[in-house]
Amino acid sequence: MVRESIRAALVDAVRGMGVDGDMPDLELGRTKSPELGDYATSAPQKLARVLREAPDTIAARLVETITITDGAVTAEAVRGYVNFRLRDDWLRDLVSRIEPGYGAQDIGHGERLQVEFGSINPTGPLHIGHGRGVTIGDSISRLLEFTGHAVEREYYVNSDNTQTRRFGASVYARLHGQEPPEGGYLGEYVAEMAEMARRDLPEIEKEPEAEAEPKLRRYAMEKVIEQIRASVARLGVRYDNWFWEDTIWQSGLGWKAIERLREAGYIKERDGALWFGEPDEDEEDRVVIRANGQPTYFASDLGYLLSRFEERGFHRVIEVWAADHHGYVARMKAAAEALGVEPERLVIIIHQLVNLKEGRMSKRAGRFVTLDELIDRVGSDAVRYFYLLRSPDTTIETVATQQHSRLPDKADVSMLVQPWELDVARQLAFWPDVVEDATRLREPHRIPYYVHDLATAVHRFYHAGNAQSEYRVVVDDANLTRARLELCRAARHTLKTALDLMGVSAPERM
RNA sequence: GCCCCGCUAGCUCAGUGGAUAGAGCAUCUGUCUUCUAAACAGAGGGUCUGAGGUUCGAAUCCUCAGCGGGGCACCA
Repeated sequence: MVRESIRAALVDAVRGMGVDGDMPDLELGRTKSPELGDYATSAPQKLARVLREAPDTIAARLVETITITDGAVTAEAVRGYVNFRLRDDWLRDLVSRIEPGYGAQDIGHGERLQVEFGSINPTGPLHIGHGRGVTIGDSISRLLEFTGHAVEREYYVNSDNTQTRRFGASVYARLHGQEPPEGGYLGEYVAEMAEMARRDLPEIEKEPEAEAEPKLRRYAMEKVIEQIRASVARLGVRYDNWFWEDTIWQSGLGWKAIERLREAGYIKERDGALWFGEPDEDEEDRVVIRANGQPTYFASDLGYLLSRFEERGFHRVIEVWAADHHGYVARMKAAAEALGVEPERLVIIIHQLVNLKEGRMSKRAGRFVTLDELIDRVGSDAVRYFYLLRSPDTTIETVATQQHSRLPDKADVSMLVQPWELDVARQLAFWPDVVEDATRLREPHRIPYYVHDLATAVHRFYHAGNAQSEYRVVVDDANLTRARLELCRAARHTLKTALDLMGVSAPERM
């Protein structure tokens, strides 16, 4: 990758100037504006103190000595910077080398990791806030797969807690035409659940609440999970595994985790309950087993950590949470560490909430816009783009999709000399950088921004023929036409790859 | 009260301590007899919330303040 070879050459050149031990962090980034070239480093300014020389002098010396192995760039000293410009013939060569999947790179070396996202309580349909986490989790998964990781996508089904019990009780109440209990669920879908249960579970109405409620709860949760599975499928999201919370207790992992923590001194008994916390510190303790003997969700999470890091042996687990859970991050990290899992192996990504203008959504109060309604209204591609951009911008989506469908298919040599043609190639050269940065920083929003840049360059190239017909893609000169088609081909592959990573489709025809 | 996240153009948001802070939308001006208008070319629009500090250099790092969102349960 170009950026890497420039960086390596830069480090060599700096070493050659006698800087060895305390080498400052040599920053290598994109230039502010195209006149300055493509990549730039402020290394001369950083080295000024160490070398006791003026930045301009250092820049000039660096340009003298630096050697880029594959000759991709030329170097120039400008006002304390060294600027690198991608050479035109290197860009032309790149265009002919681009194949489907261009930009893939091995960052993960096959690392086995799990991405857990979504994992919404199975007590109602997904709303537009959930869609964001699902989309981000899915796109991060796609990015990680693209960069050499072995990814498993998991949905953790919180099946066994106060919320789901209230949900079950609400369905029971509806079945018998009663008001939902205190803190119960009010949405219309609860009535639909009750109707379906009446049909699918014979005799359920005659059973006493103590027997009927658990059955109804399970039945309703499974129905909800079916709906969730269908909703996320519309966004092109699939899970490899749906992990039910209650299996943690059936398999004994929950108690195994608690036992291990008890031996290490992290479990204390107080007020009839079991608490987790630092051995000699009571302040931050959290309940694991309630005084009534029921485990909390936190206890399940302890067993869930063992399930993933030990039983299933994931090297790393990435979880995507909405901001309203961020207070739980520290506790989960502490729990992982206490169980003997290095905290770095548990990566938690927090995304901000999606709020309605009318105020916060509430599943319990039935005040929300469902994800399905949103998809119905604008379509899956726009929804995904919307989330990944963090702002609605359907025009860009339309631009990207449509442009791709229009690009021709044939390919051949290179006679690409116009600046707008080389600018397309230039954007293509940056693509591997974007993939790397998005992966390492876990910032999928970099992909749609890149798509926009590439689409803009392609548009400019495509529309150059608007003003002067000799700049059209298809011209009398067959060789030139083929060269321009080659550029289209490279752009199409790259655009397709980028859109795939976002989970946005790029139809061959509009 | 304590803790997290944010505050950048009218709006929604990009912006790994480096050069003149960017994009989309909105506004305004041009461009459809052509493989090309769901588009392109261009214009206007900024006290990067405020005040200090660190630095050769700060939208970016530190401190304080303000505003907004979220969190501090034997809820998840």
